Order: sequence, then structure tokens, then C-alpha cells
Amino acid sequence: MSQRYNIPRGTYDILPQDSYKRQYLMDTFRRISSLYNYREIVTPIFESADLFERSVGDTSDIVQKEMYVFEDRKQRKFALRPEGTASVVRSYVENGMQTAGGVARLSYMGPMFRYDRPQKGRYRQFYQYGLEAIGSSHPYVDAEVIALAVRYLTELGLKDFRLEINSVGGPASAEAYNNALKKYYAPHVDDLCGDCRVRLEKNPRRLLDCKVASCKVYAKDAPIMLDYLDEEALNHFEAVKKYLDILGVEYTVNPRIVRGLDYYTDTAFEILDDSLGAQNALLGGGRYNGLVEQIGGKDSPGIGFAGGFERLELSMEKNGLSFGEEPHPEVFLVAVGEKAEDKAISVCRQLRAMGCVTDFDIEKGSFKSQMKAANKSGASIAILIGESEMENNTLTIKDMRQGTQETISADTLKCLRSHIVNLREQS
RNA sequence: GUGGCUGUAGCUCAGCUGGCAGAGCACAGGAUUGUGGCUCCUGUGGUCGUGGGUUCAAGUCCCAUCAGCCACCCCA
Repeated sequence: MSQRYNIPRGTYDILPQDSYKRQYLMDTFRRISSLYNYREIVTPIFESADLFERSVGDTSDIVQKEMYVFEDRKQRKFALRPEGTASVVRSYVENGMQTAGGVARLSYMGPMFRYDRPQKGRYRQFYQYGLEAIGSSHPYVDAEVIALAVRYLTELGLKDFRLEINSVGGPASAEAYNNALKKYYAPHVDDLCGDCRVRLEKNPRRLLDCKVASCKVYAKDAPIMLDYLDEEALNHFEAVKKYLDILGVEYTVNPRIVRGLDYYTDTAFEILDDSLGAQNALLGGGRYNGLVEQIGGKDSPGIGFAGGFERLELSMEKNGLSFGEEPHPEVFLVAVGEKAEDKAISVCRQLRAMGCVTDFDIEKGSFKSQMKAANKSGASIAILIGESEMENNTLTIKDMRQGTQETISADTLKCLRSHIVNLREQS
């Protein structure tokens, strides 16, 4: 026997018996995002590594420890995308979307890659849905994006999640806050973990969600971001809350939300489902007013979110929610004898031309085993063609649920069609 | 990158202090010479994750390694 191969660590196959679930999640996301007039954008799954280093942040764990970086044959440095926003903004700038005026509403879905130790709800290749609204800094847009995220989850039937929001302020607030943090932590430097000593210099905000016990002690009494927001940032945050109230979206303010990507400004939010275990973030997002310019475009504000399909599936399964109907053929053909088989092939073709989902297993021999196959397929109708049907030029149509059957002329296609439609309506 | 638990048939798992590799489900055939589901009978299917070691003898004990799960971490 030749070499057997295994799937790479942290990846998984979506098997045919489950793929309708993922399709349901994707279809629903497309439906809801198009309700808000978002259009789908598809970008490559790899980009210049530099794009992510500059946008996500070269001090972030994503870039430092988790990114799949590789060189192509001409020694250009690329990365498998660890998230979607950077690519969407790159495309926005590259294709001059800002010149179109108004707000660009862009949605996307696809695989993302992070090199991390796999566990429940966490994979190395995982699939995200997300969207970006670029071109407005109006707080209503923040609220609308959040409302859309909530609407999507609600549409899927999910209830036991909670929305947490925060504001990390603009650059001025951020600097004031960072200085306050540095000042607060300075006397305790020796007690901090190695990571945090580096963070204190480069990105002090991330000290707040360090889980090392000795660092956690100080996080409790650390200065709070919201107290350092300048007037503009504070007004923005208040307005976002007002619009969320108008839209009927429930939330709690969590001043500790510090998103792991460096490009966030002002609004940051997460939707959490505590039944999921350690990986409890269903979706997360926020505003990124400096990102477009940072990537080389004309200064334009933006906001967006992204979530993982895997965690949605876990949450839905835990709650016993439906992924829509599992697909199965409507008609299954059963034919015994060479001439009957030939007849079945042409009936099969005609049924499919009518738009009727049809299957026929030419490998199966006996009537019995073909009937078993028909039963297993879940088809509601079986069409039987045997000796007597061939002699009389008829077809026997069997209702698999009721067990009833009747014989009709094989020539009247319309007749066949009305039978199928009839039976389809009954079931 | 760190720790704990687990790897036996396609799936879920049993296999005692080392002694002939098992069950259920699934799959195939039959009981029923043109009729599925229920029942009963029969059958196919295994480099016991991989590589070493100890032993007369290893699925079982030891070491390494890979993978899965859970947690840390990170976040989707």
C-alpha cells in the first residue's frame, strides 16, 4: 500500500453530509448583509506580509507568533491572511473606491490562517464572515454595523450571547491613556512578566488583559480608558450608545475590551457566548479611523467586524438550532434489466431538465437493493421500471412516505411532471 | 510556545495483574424468484497512530514521536 496522508494539524474537512450547514450560515450572512446594502468583495488569501505587519501591528501576537509567512520563487515575502480587514482596505485603496463617494459597504467570507495550538473553536485554517463600512465616522454607522451583527446571530436563532462595547479613543486619547498606564505601571516593572515589560514600552494597553497572576493584580486598579477619552471620543461613544438604544440593541459597557489588532480606534465591541468554553468570542470588531491612510490611501474612517463560522456552528448545535433542511433527491429511479436501465437514463435526464433533483444508482443490481438505496437517499418519490413497465410502456410511481404507488403512461411527460409536483406538495 | 487527558474496524467504544484482536452502529448478501423502512440470519472490514526498547511472548509495560481533545496563551 502506498503512503497514507493526514490532514494538516489544525485544519478540517467539511464533509458532504455537513456542508449544507456551512452553506446555510453563508447564505444567511449574505441575505442579512445585503439587506443593509452590503456587497461582497473577494480578495486573495495571501498578501504581502508587510500589509499585515503595518495594519494589524508588528507588536501584535498575530503578526509576531501566528502568521504564516513564506517567500515565493522570487523571494517576495507573503503571508497567508490572518484576518480580513487589511485586505479589504488594501483593495479599497488600490481600486480607488473613495472616489465613488459615500460609504463603501463591503462584506466578505473565506478562510483565514493563524499558526496556533488547536483547541475547541480554534483552528489554524478557520473561516470568517465579516464586513467593513468605509467612508464615514458618523456614530450611527457604528451602531448600524453592530446591529447588523446582532441581527445575523438572531436570524440564526441564537439568543444566549451578549454584546460588550468599549471605546479605545482616538490617537490623542490613546496617547494620554498610554502615558497614564506607563506612569501607573512604572513602579511595578520588576513584578511584571517578560511579555508585559515589552508591552509597557510598545503597547501598554495590552497589559490590561495579561493573564499572568502577578500582572493581573495591577490590572485591577489600573487607569481606565474611558476616563482618558478626549471630548470628541467621549461624544462619539455616547452617540453610539444612543443609536444602539434607538435601534433596540442591548449591550453592556466593558472598559477592559482591548482588541488584539493595533488598528482600532474609538468603538470596540465583542459578542460573546459563554457556553463555548475558553474560545468564547463569537465575533469582534471596531472602528479603525487611521487604517486607510496608514495603508496608503486618503484618510478615511472605517468600521467593521468579523466572526468565525466554526464557533457559530458550535453554538447553534449546542442550542439544537436548525441549519435548514438537509438536502436529498426528490426522485430516485429504480430499474432492472438492461432495457429498463436505458429507459431510466432517459427519464432521469428529462426529470433533471425539469429541475427535479434526481438520482439513479446504476451500480446496484437487484430490485431490492435499489429500493434500499432509494429509501436511504431520502427521496420522497421512487420511479420503478421493470419488465412489465417495459412491456406496457409505463412507469410506476411510488410515494416512499405513504407506500402507495400507481402506474402511468411513459409517454406523457406532462403527466409525470404533474405527478411529481402533486406529490411534492403533499409532502 | 507550556501543561493535563486520549489514540484499537468507516463511526462509537470494550479488551483485567502481558498469553489466538472483540461488540454495537454502518456497509454487503440473504430470509421474501418485481418493492424500501421493522425484525432475524450471514458476511466483508484491523500495519491496535508511528518508531524504538523490555520480554519466550506487547493492543497491554517503558521511551520517543505524531495527532486529537481540554486548559494556559491568543482570539474568530
